[in-house]
Amino acid sequence: MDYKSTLNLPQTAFAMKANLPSREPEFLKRWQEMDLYAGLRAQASGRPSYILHDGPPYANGYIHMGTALNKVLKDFIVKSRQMDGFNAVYVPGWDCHGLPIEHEVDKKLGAKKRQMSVIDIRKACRAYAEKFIDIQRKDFIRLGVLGDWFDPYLTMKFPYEAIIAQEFARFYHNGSVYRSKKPIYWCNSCRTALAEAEVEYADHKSPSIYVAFPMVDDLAAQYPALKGLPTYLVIWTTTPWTIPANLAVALHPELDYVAIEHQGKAYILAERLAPMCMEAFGFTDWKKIAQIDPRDLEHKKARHPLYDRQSLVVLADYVTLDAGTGLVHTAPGHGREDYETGLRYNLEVYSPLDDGGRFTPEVEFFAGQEVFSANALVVDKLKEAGALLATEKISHSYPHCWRCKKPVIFRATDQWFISMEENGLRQRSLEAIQNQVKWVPRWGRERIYGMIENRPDWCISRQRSWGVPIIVFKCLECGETVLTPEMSDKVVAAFRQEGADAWFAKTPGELLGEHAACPLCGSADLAKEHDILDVWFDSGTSHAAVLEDRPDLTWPADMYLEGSDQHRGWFHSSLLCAMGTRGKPPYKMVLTHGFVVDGEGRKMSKSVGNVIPPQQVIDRYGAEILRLWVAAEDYTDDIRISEEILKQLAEAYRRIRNTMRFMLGNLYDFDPATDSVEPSAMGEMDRLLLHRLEDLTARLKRAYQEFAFHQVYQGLHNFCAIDLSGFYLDVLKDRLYTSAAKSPERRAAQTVLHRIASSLVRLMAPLLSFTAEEVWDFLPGAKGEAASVHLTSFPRERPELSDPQLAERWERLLAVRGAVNKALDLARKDKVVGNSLEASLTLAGPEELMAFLRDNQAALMEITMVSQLELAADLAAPTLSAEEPAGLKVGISPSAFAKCPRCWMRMADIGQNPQHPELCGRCAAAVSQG
RNA sequence: GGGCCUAUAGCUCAGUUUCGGUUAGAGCGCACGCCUGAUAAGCGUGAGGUCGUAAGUUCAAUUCUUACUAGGCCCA
Repeated sequence: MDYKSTLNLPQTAFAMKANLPSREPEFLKRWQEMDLYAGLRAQASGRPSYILHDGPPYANGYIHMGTALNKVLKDFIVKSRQMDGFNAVYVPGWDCHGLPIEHEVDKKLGAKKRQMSVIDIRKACRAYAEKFIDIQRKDFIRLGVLGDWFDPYLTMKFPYEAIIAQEFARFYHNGSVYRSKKPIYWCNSCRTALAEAEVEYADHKSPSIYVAFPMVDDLAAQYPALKGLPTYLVIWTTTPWTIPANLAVALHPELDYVAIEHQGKAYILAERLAPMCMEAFGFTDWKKIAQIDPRDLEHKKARHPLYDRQSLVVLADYVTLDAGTGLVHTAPGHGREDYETGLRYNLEVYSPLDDGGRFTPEVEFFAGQEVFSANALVVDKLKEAGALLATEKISHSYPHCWRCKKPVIFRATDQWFISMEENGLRQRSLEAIQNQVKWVPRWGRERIYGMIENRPDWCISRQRSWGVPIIVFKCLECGETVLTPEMSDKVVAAFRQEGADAWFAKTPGELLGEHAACPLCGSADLAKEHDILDVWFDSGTSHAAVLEDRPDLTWPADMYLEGSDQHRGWFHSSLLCAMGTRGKPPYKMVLTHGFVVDGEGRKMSKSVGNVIPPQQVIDRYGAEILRLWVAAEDYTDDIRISEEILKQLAEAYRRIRNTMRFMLGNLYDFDPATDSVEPSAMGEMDRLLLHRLEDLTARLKRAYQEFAFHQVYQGLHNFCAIDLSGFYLDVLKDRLYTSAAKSPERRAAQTVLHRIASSLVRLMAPLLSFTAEEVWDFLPGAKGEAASVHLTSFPRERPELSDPQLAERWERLLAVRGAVNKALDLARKDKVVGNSLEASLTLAGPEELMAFLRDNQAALMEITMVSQLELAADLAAPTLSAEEPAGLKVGISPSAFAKCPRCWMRMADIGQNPQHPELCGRCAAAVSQG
């Protein structure tokens, strides 16, 4: 007779093969149709909120692994906080303004752009941003990230633009905003400012010159060797035209300098470069007459070689010995570093050029000359003045305009700044970093602290079209910059209605109405400022435009979570924006993740060819595997991804999935409402598993609270692989399959399985969102509780199910099981037995151990899965003498009995039931019960 | 060049972080074997580590210090 049909074998439609790439979209569709996000909000209304404020990705281009990582991580946090009892509202956003988009639109429009109005250009930019928002939104949704996707925040929405302007006005009105000159890239032929990204480097020939600056201050007091000698500082530059704007000479504070005497004059330059320079100058009979400490020269004065004015000696650590003289000609109006140095020494940002790059009339000798053609004139003039020591031509990499390809210059123009000192912005920000924000990992604090501590004032103006304008007016009558609170309110109101386009479409009179008059002189002749705001100001004010503006959110946010580069970016700008206007940081906690790198830890780049796009992972493995990757990796460091890692995760996924499947398969005839068994009526092994589940639940919930998702993953996977698959489920098969279907012992097992499955499915839901939902569909009783697993909570702790004493005792039993397994393996190798049910097991050992084994004989029998178990006084020739538990001897021999065709155990009592002559007593009884 | 950070088995992670102290753990993968009633599944056993390199402190360092190497982010 075929007894297989009398067994309770697992039955389930839960597929072994996940087919994630094709199944996932079905779940996405379901979640959208049931409006899961709205369901979550409704369900959690009234709960304490947890606000993870989304940092807006830039609405340009397609998502990459880094953006995917960031969004999935956020999804883990939002879902786990929600399931832990909070109302975790998640409003995604996009950063929409700015140069990269305008640049792309520029390229598309080409020459057409010149004929277009600012309004039309802005329209094209808006359309461009919209297109990529749609693309990225689809990709983010595909990852299983849950959020308010169809009401996101966009920095280009009218109300948002209005708030940007309003936040600027707040800074303006509290006196933080000022106007000053700063050097920027400038194209003389396009007559326009260029951003860093619009500059291309190409080879360029420049004259290089050595120039002597006579010292005004006498150094003889410190350096007697110089007494009576005219002394010169020797500089080297490749931009002679900037000499007229020279205001300083910079030395490195740590380098060695010398004074060289040649024909009755002394020249100061870096010791290491001196011989080379002497050769360049054609000096032969020179000698070193003094060692110069650069610190002695600081604040001393030299004279400009052409004009009757001073040039200050300063110290700067960017001075190098790569080329030149070790002394750097410094023109604060014509170089980034020169500018910074100028600020430190209070020098004027002098840049006497017009928009065409020609010297202004005030510049003696060169007025009206374009700078590049002025190079030769400057050289001649220096020669004439006797200041030129040498000249040559060099070819080097030099910035060029991306559009006209002509070389560009650094030129100081008027810019708008937010002061770091006015209102104590720097100090208060530093204080907030130290005391009011939790930084995870901890080093985030040092990092942003160092940046805020050292950063210059924030240059917030850009000479561009696609952004929010700096809403100030200039009175054409008295020349003053004007913006009263009434005026800014008017403008902000206009922006709310029609967006920042209003600034470009309307006249000052139309914008300001009754307030359209200069508050100083009363003139109505006002002009609008042309510059727009730095985009970092846009996203930096999201705390006001999103957190403060949306009633479902809170200010400050509980968390900001971005890559570590955002210490310089969004964390930074957001902090300054909030501190400057609210006096408090916009976040309670800042969590940082590393960057995605390849399997060798190298950054991904197209040229290296090691880029793995998220779409490829989704197509090949499914978004679930990508999510599992995010979960498995310790994101505080760099995060590696490779084919090997993905394969491993796919394996781990299968293990978790199959373990869930096995449990579901054994619950096909179980109704938790009516079939459950009380723990008190269960056997020890069942209670052990409940204990371990309790322990796991507590550990995973704690890991979620600490955002340690890799610990959740490891815990989940190890529980499935070790506790369940490798132990409990394997042992349980005999009971589940062969016991009578409704027997208390089988129901007890099912109760435990149900509880485990029901707990695991919730604990995995934030990470394995698709699979958890699929399991939920098959878990008995689940649908009655909630339509989606994401609408449930993490399992509540049940301390009464914890039983540490039991667990400790079972440690010992499991050690015996380990020893038995080793012995069984030895016996298998010797072809004594095949599987464990063919074996008869004999155990011997010290009396204390034997007493313990006697007390637990039934459990031992069950967990070793052998057909017979005998406890003997001693074993003459044990198969194995175990190290653990010490003194245990294990004997394995083939069972002497026949195999029961139903349960496959070798049993002595086969054939005792006349109804079932082939069966063992246990099976005969089970079959009789039906 | 500067600031911040990382470096434990082939892979992903524990541990040592507040006190330095017995044979440094887990899972996966791999090898070998078993099972065929979780079956494009399941079980068992085993082999894998100079704890990036080199010095130093110490009775003792993977754990503390320094330098170096490799890599990452941000600046210059």
